Amino acid sequence: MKRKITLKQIARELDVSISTVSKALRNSAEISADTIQKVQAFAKLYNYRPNNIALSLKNRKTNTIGIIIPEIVHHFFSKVIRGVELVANKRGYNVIIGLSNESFSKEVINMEMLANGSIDGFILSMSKETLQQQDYHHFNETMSQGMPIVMFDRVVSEIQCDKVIVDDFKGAKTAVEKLINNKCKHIALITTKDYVSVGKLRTQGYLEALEEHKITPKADLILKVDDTLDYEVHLDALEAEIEQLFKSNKSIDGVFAVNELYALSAMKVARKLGLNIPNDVQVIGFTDGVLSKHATPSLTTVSQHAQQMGEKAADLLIDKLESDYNDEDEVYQTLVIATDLVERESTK
Amino acid sequence: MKRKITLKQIARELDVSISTVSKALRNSAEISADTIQKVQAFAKLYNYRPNNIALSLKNRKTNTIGIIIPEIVHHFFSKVIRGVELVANKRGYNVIIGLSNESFSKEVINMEMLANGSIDGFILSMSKETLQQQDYHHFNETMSQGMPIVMFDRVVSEIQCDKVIVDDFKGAKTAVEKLINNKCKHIALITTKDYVSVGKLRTQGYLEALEEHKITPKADLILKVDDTLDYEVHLDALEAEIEQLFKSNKSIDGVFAVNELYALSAMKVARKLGLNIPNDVQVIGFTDGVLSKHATPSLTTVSQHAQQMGEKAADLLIDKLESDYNDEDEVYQTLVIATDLVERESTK
DNA sequence: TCTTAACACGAAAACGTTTTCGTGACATCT
DNA sequence: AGATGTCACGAAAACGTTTTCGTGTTAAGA
Repeated sequence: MKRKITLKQIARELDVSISTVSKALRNSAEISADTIQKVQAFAKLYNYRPNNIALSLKNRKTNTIGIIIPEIVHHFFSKVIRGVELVANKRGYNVIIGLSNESFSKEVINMEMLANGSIDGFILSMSKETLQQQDYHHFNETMSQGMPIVMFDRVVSEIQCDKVIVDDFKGAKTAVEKLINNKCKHIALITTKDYVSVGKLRTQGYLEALEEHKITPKADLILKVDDTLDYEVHLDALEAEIEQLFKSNKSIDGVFAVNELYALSAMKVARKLGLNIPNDVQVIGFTDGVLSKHATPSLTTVSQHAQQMGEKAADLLIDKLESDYNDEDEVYQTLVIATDLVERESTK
Repeated sequence: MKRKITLKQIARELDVSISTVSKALRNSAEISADTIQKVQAFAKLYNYRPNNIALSLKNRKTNTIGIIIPEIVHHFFSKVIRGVELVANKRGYNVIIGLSNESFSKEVINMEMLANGSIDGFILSMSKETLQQQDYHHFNETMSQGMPIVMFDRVVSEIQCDKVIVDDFKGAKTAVEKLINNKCKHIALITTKDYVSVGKLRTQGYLEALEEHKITPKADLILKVDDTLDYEVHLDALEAEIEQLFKSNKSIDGVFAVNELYALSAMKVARKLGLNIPNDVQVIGFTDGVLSKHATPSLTTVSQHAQQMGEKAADLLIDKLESDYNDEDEVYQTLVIATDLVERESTK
């Protein structure tokens, strides 16, 4: 097994200097045609490739971006990664991935592990625990060291950086309006606790839609699920909560859920209680997942365009990295991506 | 905005040499207690962290592994990544990710982009196009340059390297035996073309189970789907093929499908044709996906333990990287992970 | 007082690049 | 013949580390 060949080895072999080899490979005018030919032939023969690490050190640029997400076995986040990887690759960047598992400390550790020169910038979505604790020091420290951050989806106004978000408020409002137009009179909301920024915004969209149509929101119809637990595991607990919601509000004829799991669970519970979807209850979920498409009945959704978010975030970050950044006059953008209502069988 | 601080800056500031700073930070016995104290205090104040790129260059070790997969918006692969990231992080490694999108050329490009020193080794699953073209030169070239590869799931015997696979043959056989024991007499198989290694093995498991129970396999009952298309998009085409299968074989009372999409589509078509699951037709899928769990009826599956595969693959790779590898006496392992039959509603 | 040892530190090399600058060998011009 | 210019190449610095080795100062031992 031979190691990768280096400039030094080529130089020694051909009895020229390292600089000559380097220049010859880059077709420098300083080098004679003979030498260029000789060096390039040798390099090709031995499949020479410049060592990336050495280049990174020299150029103080790794051409690598880090992406930190709370969870990867998740359609939204994996689609975002796909988008990031797509444009990163197109623009000559590698992608290092870190998972926080919704944990604050893992988020911090992950960032510290990368912020020591391994990458040029971050793309990230905050963990729930971070949102809850409202401790953002690691973001600010990273940025103060000159490493740019682009946040997506789960963002927070306290942090000054570029952001890519979906129009949670409007998406939710449109969805609820759809239910209202479909003659739903008693629309329930299944959402997260308020510290989850996107959950809060979607809740506000729900309220706004109701108010605009002169419907008084009823606290009974709003279920704020405590999702500090891993809900995939505690499915039964979730379903029990939803069942309780239905049982104490028999008049419910529409449900807006802020994520796929809540929506599907609502459908499951409704069916269990003998309700027909969409005739007795119509359901809409705020999700990009595949479950919606394959469920029976299939679920009407507010699409988040996850991949597009990833692409935009990557473009934003790389643009910033490649602008001869004027350091000081920092001006941060927030890109808002419009949602789409994807109508399927769970609504009329 | 201040850049990250370096040894050189600390040295200049404290009026000592770079070596002294370096040694002081590592508590070298060569350095006086006074100096150590002074340097460490300063370093802490300015939040000094050694530059990883410089370390990588010096040590000729990046502590980064690359993972190349055909698709990321996919439960199996994203679970594998989670496993890889888990042990990689635990053992102090970063993970760079590359997506081939089932394309040979993207797989090659991705590998070349990383094999120039950016990583210490690969974990990968081959793209379908690579399997089809049987062109493995990029794997062999990479390995001949001393960069280890661990392959998982989609492997091929022609390549000599460490591998982590699931017991496709036995898993399929067990599943089909389950159907046989459940009194199915006419068991259909929905599988891929044979060039997909795992599809072929699962097909063989199906055949073996039938033969051991003295059932003669019927070619009519075997549907080999051409999945060069992106099937998520061409769902209708897939369903049409399956519908054809059912219509020309009305006696079908059991279906074994080699992946989640095929299994779910089979259920959908069966329902459409007025068949009850599991009373008229029982279905089992070879998958780790979530759809199975949330489908109605939920799908009985052969579980692949994706996360475990990722963990094992990462351990295998890192073990090799950290063994003072004796280069020549290469001995490659193949880890086989047992499957589990997860019984749900689609079987009796 | 001279030798030796311990101590505390600095110089320099190495990892693999790219690039700036310097220089010796020629050729050309006056 | 002397001045000038071009050509083709090499030396060295720089990126940020770690580590080996050398060295000046001081203290201890004979």
